[in-house]
Amino acid sequence: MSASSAPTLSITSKAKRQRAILDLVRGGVIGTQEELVAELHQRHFAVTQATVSRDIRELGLIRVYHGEAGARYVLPMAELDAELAADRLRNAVDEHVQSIEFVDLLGVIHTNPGCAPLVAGALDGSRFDEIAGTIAGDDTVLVIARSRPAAQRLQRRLTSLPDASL
Amino acid sequence: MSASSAPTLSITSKAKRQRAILDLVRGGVIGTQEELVAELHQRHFAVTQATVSRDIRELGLIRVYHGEAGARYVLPMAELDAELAADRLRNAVDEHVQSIEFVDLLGVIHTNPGCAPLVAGALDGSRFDEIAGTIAGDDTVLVIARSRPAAQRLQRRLTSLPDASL
DNA sequence: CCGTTGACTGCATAAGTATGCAGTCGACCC
DNA sequence: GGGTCGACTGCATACTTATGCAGTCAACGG
Repeated sequence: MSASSAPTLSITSKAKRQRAILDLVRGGVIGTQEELVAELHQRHFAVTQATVSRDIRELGLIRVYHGEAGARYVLPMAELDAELAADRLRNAVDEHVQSIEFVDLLGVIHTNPGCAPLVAGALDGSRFDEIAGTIAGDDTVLVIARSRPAAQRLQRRLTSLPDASL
Repeated sequence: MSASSAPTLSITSKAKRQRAILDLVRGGVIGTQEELVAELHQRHFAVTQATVSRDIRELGLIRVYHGEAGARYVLPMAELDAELAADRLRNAVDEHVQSIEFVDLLGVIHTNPGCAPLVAGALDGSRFDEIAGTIAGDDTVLVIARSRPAAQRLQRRLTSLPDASL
């Protein structure tokens, strides 16, 4: 009886709605859940504040004070952080890496002279589960993977970075 | 008439209270403002939820959901980030920097061989207002300051880092 | 000394968010 | 078909946070 528009179309309604919420929040203009409800209605999602509250919790969104403007919902630090770190890594690999080669658990990355610490820093910052640690010389970074499968995943991930992730 | 313990002692009461709040929040066990009020009472700060609300806004604290545990207040990303960056910079300067010299707007930092990119990265990460940009060679980082006063501040800040900031 | 000002706070309450409960719906099983 | 289960949602309301207003106090100037 609450049914007015969602019922038959609602197969993946929740996922779509949450994607819409993320988009709206990225826009940086959402200050309250009621505002979000209003925006969602404009986009033909029939929801109430209660549902939005649950979505926001599931998405891990947080509310921060942005100076004069009052409260705004934003993406969680973890996500922003990850995006930044990924950018940095992509850049570093793009600009300074000559080659990547894996020998068992060890990855050997050749860089331009003097750039190894930079690349290693970018790797560290990306906090790959697969990586136990890195050591940077002058133009070589040694990456120690946690296991063979990890090493393989890592190799795939690193060598496909420049194209795939942008 | 609200006066019970704070009045005469309250000269810098606000600052102390806010420091206490930061400490408590760092502990990671504060879920609501009322909890914070209770903890503060234990530490002999006589405050109400209203004041704590204002403090929290001033301190830029945010509330996040931490899985099962429900909501928790945490330090803002900016602060955590700044702490991390400062650590990194201190480390980098400590470990790899030979000398720092300023010539007008230009800072010339000599590092151990190959470490210049690392140091430059740490500087970039610290987002000093004074710095327009950095260029890293192999064992030298060039820092371009935004103005003469900026250059002076920067010099003071960098040369006093190892001792002062820890 | 007295009035003015600005910082700080509590009280009461408005504003905003979370949640117990019940209803709907599709999937699955008997 | 009817029963059960789990995911999802709205409603009403509890819970939590923000804020308008007024009071207190220290600092300052006349």
